[in-house]
Amino acid sequence: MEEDVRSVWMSLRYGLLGLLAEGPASGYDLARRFEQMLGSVWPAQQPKIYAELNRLAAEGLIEVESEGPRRRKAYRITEEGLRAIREWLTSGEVDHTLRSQSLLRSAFFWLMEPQELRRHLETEAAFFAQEAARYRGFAEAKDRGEFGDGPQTRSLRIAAEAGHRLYQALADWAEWAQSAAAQER
Amino acid sequence: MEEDVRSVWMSLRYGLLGLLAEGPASGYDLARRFEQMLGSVWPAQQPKIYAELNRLAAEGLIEVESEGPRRRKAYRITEEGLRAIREWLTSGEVDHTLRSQSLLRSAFFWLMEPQELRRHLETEAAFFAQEAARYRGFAEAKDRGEFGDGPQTRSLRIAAEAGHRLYQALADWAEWAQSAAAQER
DNA sequence: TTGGAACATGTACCTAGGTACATGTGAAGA
DNA sequence: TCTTCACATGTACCTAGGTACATGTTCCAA
Repeated sequence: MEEDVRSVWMSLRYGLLGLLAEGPASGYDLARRFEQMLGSVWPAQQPKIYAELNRLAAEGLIEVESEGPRRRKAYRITEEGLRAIREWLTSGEVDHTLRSQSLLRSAFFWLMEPQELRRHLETEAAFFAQEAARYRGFAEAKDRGEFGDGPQTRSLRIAAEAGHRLYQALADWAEWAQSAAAQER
Repeated sequence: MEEDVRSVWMSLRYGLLGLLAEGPASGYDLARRFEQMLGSVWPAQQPKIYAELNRLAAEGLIEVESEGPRRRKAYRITEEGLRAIREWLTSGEVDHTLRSQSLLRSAFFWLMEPQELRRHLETEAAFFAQEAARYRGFAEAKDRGEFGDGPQTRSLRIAAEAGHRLYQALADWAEWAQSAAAQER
């Protein structure tokens, strides 16, 4: 009975397990849900999702629930799978690694021409504002009761709040940076 | 003269190039500066830094400036290297991919026991607040004039503001999430 | 009836970054 | 003098994720 000592991360794996904890779904479903819900904090490619599902099934953390048209296979999480994600959520160390090329670039703004920088910051501000709006939209829809009131939607509401605040902060920053950079002239 | 069509990203490469644009430095210096300045938005391991420096030198984007004691090699950016990073900064598409395991986890909070969740959010809030303080500290030191007033420090000031706002937003969110989750009872 | 779009699942290969470990050097203090 | 620590540079291997491409299916609308 050797323990599978795969370390801390493996977020794609636990992302899929978490989504499947809500109910059965196919790889295709999961790819879309991942993209919509988690896309901007955790990108996942379709091919990788299918591969991981097969691995999870082989390990008994999920199982095929039904087979539908077009070779569709829906998976269901097993007891063992539920244990695994709960274990990850509670005892797993949080990996705080964050990568933002946007912020990395900001350390090198001094290498850019003023008008290029202005253009860049405008584009960035627009992008961040758009993402912020997307999450705010979800949060408001939830608050209007559009998605019912299960525990899952309440979690999603909390996640959406994070997305909203995060991107709003970045949008505000990009605005602020424009005036900060303008004073350099 | 074949163009090197390496795509958009390669941030480690441009991070190093950007730091070297400020002045000559050794791999060891760069590893520390990377860690201090950019560590939480772009982690970089020492071995990878040395490897990338060798590659950059082979491509003529940087060159050895001096050799010191203990096998120390300091690199200097070349004209071509400067062109390369400016090109990346202005014409390169920004990769907005962001990965936050913290936020990914938040979509699955409903799977956690209330007291576990409370503990988790407290730890998270503390971590985010600490990072926010770190960046705020740098920003304030710069505003007091502790780092002089070159174009580079002004850029760093802007980057620090981003780090501060980002982590402050996350810290506030973690606080907010605690009360949001508490109402579930 | 036919053609396109969305559904659905993969294989194969590539790249970037992460981790473990090895090795040597010079300075400073016990 | 000896040890320890920070300085300094790497090699080798692993893993996770990214990209390109292949393939078959059902439905719907022109």
